[in-house]
Amino acid sequence: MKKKITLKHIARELDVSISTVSKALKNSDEISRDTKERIQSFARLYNYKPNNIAISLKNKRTKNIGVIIPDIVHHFFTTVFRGIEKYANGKGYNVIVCVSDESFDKEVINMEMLANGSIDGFIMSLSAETQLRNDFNHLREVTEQGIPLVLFDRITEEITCDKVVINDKEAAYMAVKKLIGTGRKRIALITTENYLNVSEKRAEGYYQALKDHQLDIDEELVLKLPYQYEEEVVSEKFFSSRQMDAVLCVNEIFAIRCMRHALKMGLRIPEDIEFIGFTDGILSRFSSPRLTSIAQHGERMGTIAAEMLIQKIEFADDEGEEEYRTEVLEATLIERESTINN
Amino acid sequence: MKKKITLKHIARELDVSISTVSKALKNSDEISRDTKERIQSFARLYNYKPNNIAISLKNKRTKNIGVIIPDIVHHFFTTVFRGIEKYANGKGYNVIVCVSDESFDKEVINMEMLANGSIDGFIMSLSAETQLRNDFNHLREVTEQGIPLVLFDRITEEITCDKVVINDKEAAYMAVKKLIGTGRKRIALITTENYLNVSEKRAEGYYQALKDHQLDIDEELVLKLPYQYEEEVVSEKFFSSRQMDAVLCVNEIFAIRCMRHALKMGLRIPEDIEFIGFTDGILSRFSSPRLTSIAQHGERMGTIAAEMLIQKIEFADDEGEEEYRTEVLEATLIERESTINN
DNA sequence: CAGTGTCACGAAAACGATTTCGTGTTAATA
DNA sequence: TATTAACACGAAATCGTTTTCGTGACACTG
Repeated sequence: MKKKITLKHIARELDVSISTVSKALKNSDEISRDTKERIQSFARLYNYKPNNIAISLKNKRTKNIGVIIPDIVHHFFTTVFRGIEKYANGKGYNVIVCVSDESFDKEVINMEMLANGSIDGFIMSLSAETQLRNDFNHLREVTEQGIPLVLFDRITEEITCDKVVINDKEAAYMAVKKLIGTGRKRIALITTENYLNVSEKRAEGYYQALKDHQLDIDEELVLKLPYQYEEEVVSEKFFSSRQMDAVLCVNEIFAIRCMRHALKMGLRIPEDIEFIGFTDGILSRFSSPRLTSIAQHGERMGTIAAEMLIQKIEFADDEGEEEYRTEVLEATLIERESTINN
Repeated sequence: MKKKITLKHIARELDVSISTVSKALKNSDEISRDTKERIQSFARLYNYKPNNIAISLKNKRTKNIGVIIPDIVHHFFTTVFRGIEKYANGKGYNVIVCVSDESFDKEVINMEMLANGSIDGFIMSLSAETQLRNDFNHLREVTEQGIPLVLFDRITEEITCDKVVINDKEAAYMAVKKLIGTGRKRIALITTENYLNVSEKRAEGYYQALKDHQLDIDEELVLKLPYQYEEEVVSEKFFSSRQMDAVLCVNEIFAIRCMRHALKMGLRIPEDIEFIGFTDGILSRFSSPRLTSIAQHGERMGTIAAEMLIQKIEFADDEGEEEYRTEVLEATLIERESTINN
């Protein structure tokens, strides 16, 4: 077992001081050519690599960033994560991921664990429970300590920090408008409970679009399902007991499930009924019919979040009044077989 | 901005030594009741939390584990990751994820970055390129340094370490056997190129099952697609130019795509043709028809990998001959609508 | 009163690196 | 010859902990 070698070992072995070794390895011109070569070749021979932890302690910089997301087995978060990881890695940062599992407590615990020196900054999306409780003290504590924080997708107005979102309201508006454009009059909305701010925004867009186009708002056409609702009975019942000619869903799973109900009832998609879902994930691409959906550009979002964070980490203007941005990405509608396109 | 407080601050403030503070906070009975209370309440007031990095340096233990996977936007890896994260978190470990992106170089770079003190052990699944090149020196270096390593799914025989896999060969065998059981005689295999050891094992199971049941092996019925092949032309052509009555695919995407081809050709699933895919992901559950698939129990796999790793980390019997296990999980067949079940 | 023991705390080393400041040696200059 | 400057290196502090080993003060014992 070849244990890692340290500066001290090299120093002892070559009979010089630790400082000399350190300087020699950094090619300092304080050290003579001879000595540098001796030390460098010795170091190369024994494959010396500086210990990250020691460097972190010295520099008070870990080159780690903490990512806290509600769920990793969720295509959207996964793509965001990929964006973060790629960008961060390119900049020499490692990424520590913690999954809050939609739980407030886990979110808090994870943040505290990481905030004690393990990371240089956070990127996170709030857990459902946190949004429900409206308690953001853990975020506040972190920012007050001067640890940079970037929120994405599931954000809150209560905390001032950098944020990245998509234009959820406008995207929903645009989707509904498209449906109206093909003559649809009874458009349903299938969403989650309201405490998720993204769902709320999307609902706003939905209502706004109906209003702007003089369509009646029928609350009977709005179904709220618990987040990650597994059973199909409720949606099936909702579906078969209402008259509708189009459906907007806040995620693709709801949409796929409803399309199945529609097909079962003998409806033709998109002739009799059209579908649009949020989150352009794999399901949308591989369902039959393929689902028209609203791309949230997760990877892009992750890249931007990481960019903003690293910017803050590396150029913290200490006392200069911090400036925080909220970057709004434009969602795009990907037209597939579940709608009538032109 | 409230900066983090350290032992030194507390010591100065309360006019005691750093050692006293440290001991008091650990409730050492070397320190008088009075002093302990003074120190503890002061620490609580200022929300003192020990600095992880300093502790890591001291203990030579980071409580971080490194996970290197080829791709995070891939349902199987994501579920494994979740298993790892959950278990590790429960044991007080954080998880640093690096994505190799199927690239040998990235895998090496990431390992080296993490191996210099950032983590206590690795869990990884080899990149396609690494398997293709058959170069495992980076793994060897790490294990030689005494850093515990657990490989899962995409493993290699070249390295002795703990491993977790599923019984790929047997699972494929079982799937083919099931298809034969419903009278199928021309069973196709859609797989990736051979260097992925899992694909190879699955192919072995396929051939074995055919042989054991006296069915002809027709190489025309075996299609090898590049990993993550995006285009559909090849599979469509393969599909329409061969006579087959069942298909086994090494992943669900291939399966879903082929089911679409079949439906397009007017075939009925499962009456005219049956489908089974590996990887029981979301696609299998939500496709129409729902895909019968082989569950790889990713989360379980992750849990076990993490368990094995942490075991090794915490109970390294220094000089005692290390023992390495290979845990084989049993894949299970999830019967859905794409096959005829009884 | 000398010797012993307990109590409560501090000094210092250690983890592995970086960096500032000295300092002894040599050569160049006045 | 005395002064200075450049050179090449080392000592020590520092980052924030933990832990071992002293040690001064006091009480108790014979």
